Amino acid sequence: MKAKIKQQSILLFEQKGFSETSIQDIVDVLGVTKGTFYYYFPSKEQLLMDIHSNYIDDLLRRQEAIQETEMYNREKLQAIVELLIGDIQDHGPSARVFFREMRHLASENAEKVKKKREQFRLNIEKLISQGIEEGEFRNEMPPDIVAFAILGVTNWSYQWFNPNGEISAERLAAIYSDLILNGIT
Amino acid sequence: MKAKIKQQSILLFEQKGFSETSIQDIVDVLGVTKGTFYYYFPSKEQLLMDIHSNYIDDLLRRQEAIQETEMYNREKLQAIVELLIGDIQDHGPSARVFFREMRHLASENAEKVKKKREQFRLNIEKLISQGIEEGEFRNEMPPDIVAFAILGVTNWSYQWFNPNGEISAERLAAIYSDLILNGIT
Amino acid sequence: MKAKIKQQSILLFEQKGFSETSIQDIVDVLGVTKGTFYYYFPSKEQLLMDIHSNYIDDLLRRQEAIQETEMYNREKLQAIVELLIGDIQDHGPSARVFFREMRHLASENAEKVKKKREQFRLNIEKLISQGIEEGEFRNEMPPDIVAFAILGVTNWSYQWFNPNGEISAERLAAIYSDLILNGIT
Amino acid sequence: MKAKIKQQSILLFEQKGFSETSIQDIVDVLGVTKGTFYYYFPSKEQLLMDIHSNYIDDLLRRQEAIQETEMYNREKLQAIVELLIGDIQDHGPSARVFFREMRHLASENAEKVKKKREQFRLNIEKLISQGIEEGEFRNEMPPDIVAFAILGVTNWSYQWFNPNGEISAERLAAIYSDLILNGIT
DNA sequence: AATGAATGAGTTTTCATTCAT
DNA sequence: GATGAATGAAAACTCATTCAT
Repeated sequence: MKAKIKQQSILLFEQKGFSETSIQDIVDVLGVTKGTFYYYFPSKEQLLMDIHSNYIDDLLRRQEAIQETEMYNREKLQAIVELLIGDIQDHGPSARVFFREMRHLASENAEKVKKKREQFRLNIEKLISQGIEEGEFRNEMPPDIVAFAILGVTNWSYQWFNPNGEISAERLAAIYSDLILNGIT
Repeated sequence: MKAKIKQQSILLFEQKGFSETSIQDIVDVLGVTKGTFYYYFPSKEQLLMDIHSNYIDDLLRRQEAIQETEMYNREKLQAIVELLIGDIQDHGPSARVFFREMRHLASENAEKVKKKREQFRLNIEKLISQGIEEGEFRNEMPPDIVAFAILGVTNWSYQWFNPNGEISAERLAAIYSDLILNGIT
Repeated sequence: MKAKIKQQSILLFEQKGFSETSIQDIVDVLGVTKGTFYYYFPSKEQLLMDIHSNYIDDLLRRQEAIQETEMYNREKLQAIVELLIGDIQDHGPSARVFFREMRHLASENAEKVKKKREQFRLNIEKLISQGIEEGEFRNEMPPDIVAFAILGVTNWSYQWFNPNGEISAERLAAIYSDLILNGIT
Repeated sequence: MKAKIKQQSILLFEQKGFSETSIQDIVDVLGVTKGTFYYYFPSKEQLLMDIHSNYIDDLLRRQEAIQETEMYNREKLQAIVELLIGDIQDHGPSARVFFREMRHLASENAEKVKKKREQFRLNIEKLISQGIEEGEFRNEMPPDIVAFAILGVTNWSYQWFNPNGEISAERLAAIYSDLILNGIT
């Protein structure tokens, strides 16, 4: 039941937004009562925090798996772009909730999530720095800004990209990797 | 008064979000009463619509001014990137409200704004198509996807870029133009 | 309306207790809606604080008026007993709410009220000390304990005394004054 | 377990009040679940009734033991004052719950407790009447009112008296007995 | 003897909006 | 132009109680 609630909430939060989704909305879909919700979650915010934690922890884990492999930096970068774009297909709703609703976490929770989010970004930054050092990438590009650019390109995709549309996630990832690598090489 | 209300609302919506900002919050800052608000605006949503209209209309006007000049496509693209990044400095709060709170417009209003937003994007797309036709840009890049990439890079900046920080808006615009043009050339 | 709400609340709090009286109960009696309640009071607790403040401030004021007169200490004591017993008739409900529901004030408010309540007690204590010094009362009686005894006797009356019953408030006050003065003289 | 629940409940009811203490609060302290509570008690109110019954039955029993001895009425009165003040030390929490939370008993239970409580008071009244008849006490004092005064003085002590403080329960009982006996003799 | 899942009716509080003045 | 009183619908959350296991 706890899992069902989380899953339905993600869908509703994605469609209507966190503030606009009431506990009533959530439990109505599941055919249970508000009491049930509060049996499993101490508050609406804690549910959101659970969703956020799940999402970012999973993403970080997969990013670190990439970083630990033996590949060229440019290949790792490509893999991360694929990871992010591919996620639209697999965890689109979770991701959109993650990007949009972090503001509704209370300060302490927000802080925790923010740190992990920054960790993800810094990992990309490190990759670029290494690429520059090892001569793979142009050295006049500030690594932090390039990292923000990559996140901008990929994260913005969550707002428009339809993985069941004309062009596939793989193709989009390929185009973006090409664009970025061409841009920084 | 109407202008004052709009201006204060933008700041509050930016800080706390549309749903989390009450009419009471707005009028408190101005030292007036709720009645006053409803004398100037028929509803909270109409206020949001006004903010959105102002923002997107202004942006479109300035984009069209660029498009009408006699420049290379790559120069126009650069000018648009500058326009968007420069706006963080000049209209940051408006912009952030625009990106984040569009969801709170009722269907009819949302539609209008969405059309203009798409118009902005299609104008960029057109620019890229022309650049490809005229041999300025690589022809293996789908123009629509490149347009989304440009918007991603620039719009994402609203989330992290501090125009009073170490690096200036002009410098950031230059870096991003370089990155993009290098990527697609 | 604010006054009406306060007055009705006192009656309901007296009958059913603070926790057992809902805002709905209060506004139902007055034929208005919950919104109206919150137009006048920021919270249920603040209403209780208002009631408490009104009551204790008034009592302290009247006590101090007695203390400032030129009378024997024993006469002043008598006057205070009359004040307290007479209050059952005039402000019985307020008084009962005051005695019973202080616990529901949040710490900060509770502190303020507690201080004033102690002031009232200390004023009685002072009176007794003076009476002992001036030879009016027995000196083997600890003034603080006597003060508690007086408050015990009078405050307990709020729990059983019916001013419209067989014996009048004046008569009860006279009996208690006699009892106490005889006890400490 | 039943005894443990009762005992913990008394402490919690004393600290936070009956309404403010949830079944969850009680079982949390004991490390069991709500089901356990309902295995032993049919309702929250019945638990309160148990607490009340225990307390008042015990008190009545001990009062009657005093009444059956061969002593002067004034000595019996003294013994009852000692009984009540001494109880602050031994059963303070039970007593405070008894005084404060009787209101939460449903009508039928409330009636039963009220009767016993009145019995206790009437026993004191009878003692005073006998004392007057036998010439021990002044005859201008109405026995019922004197009984209320005694209860006022002693019961009020539950609100301020700390048996581990400077003055002992025995000493307080002695002072109060002196005060009362002097007052009515 | 005890648990864990679920309920349903209730609680305080919020807030966009209306409207007579 | 602006106010102040009032509304009504909904929000998040609480909790005594039930019951199958």
